[in-house]
Amino acid sequence: MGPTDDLVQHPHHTTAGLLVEAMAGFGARMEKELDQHHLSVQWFDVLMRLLRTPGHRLRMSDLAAQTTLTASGLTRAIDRLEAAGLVRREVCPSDRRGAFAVLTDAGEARISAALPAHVAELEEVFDGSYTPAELVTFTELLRRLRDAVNPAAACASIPEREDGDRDEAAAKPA
Amino acid sequence: MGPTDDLVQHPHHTTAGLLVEAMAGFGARMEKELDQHHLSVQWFDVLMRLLRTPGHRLRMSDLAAQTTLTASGLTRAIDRLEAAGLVRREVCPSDRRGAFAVLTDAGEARISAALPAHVAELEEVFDGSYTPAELVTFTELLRRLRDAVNPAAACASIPEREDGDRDEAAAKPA
DNA sequence: AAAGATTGAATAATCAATCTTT
DNA sequence: AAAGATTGATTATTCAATCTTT
Repeated sequence: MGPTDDLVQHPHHTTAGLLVEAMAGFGARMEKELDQHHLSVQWFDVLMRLLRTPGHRLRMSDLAAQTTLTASGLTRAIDRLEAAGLVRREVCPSDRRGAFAVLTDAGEARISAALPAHVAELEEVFDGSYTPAELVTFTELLRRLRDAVNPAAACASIPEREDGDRDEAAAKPA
Repeated sequence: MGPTDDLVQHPHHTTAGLLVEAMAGFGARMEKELDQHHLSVQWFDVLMRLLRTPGHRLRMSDLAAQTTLTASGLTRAIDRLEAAGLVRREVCPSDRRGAFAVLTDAGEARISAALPAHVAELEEVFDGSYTPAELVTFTELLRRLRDAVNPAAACASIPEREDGDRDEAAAKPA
């Protein structure tokens, strides 16, 4: 026979389902908005992380760790961004195995052009849905969930500095 | 020059980033757990929706509307589920254009076997991160965000009754 | 040998076009 | 003609294997 009713009707399914729906709807909305500036959500994410980093550059492996992509997925994403002229690769001088992804002038121009409308969209969604206090609460609750399911990301936002050249805290908005 | 600092450092980027990270980590955790019962998150989602439906069947178009997949994406997902013997297709007798996806006995057995561990995982994540009151708050805040960014889903969860509370749990298991 | 990055092969998602039924 | 579903072509993602450098 089938499973017991308390398993099928468990209230946590509702929370999980809303998390998926909220994320899907949020992503779709951002995608639609960014499309007007000829950026995908993924491209915006990469360019934004580079923009926030001193020197406008990040190691491929760091970028992969910060995004939802694997190393090979990121390699191909940077391939496309490089082909579009928004990013260029540079060899890491201190460790020649490594490669930097560096924001080009065109890349900075593109992300800069998209940013005002993107922030306006974020304000419309978040400020339209929540009071300031609720938004603080929501952010805190999200952080706790993130820490529970993705401890690596939680650690990554408090990086230990190794080279004076790099500052991963600036690259990690959360 | 680059964009103004208040756009780059806007706190909403943090909330948006946490939403993405929380969702990614949550999905990865569910995927890892379900894998032990030979189910992907997507398969679990489809089978769960069929399990919760009277007759254990849904129209292809309804299933597509409830998931994040397009019509063609759902067709191919059902192809794979059918090849695995967990779902079968049936022609809709009243409208022969339509097709039902129907849960097979093997499909019900598979989802039933996976459900206890899946619910346990949900409890570990949610109850481990939140007090009962916080979980209620989090669910309510998620619902508001979902309604703001995905009004169609909000409507879809009120299938045929207009009274009473929306039955999210029935419509959106994972 | 191990780390960082890339490449080849396989899988899955989408859009646009097509087919059947209404 | 329009609705429901499927198919072909394209694009993107992953795993496993490879190459270079440490």
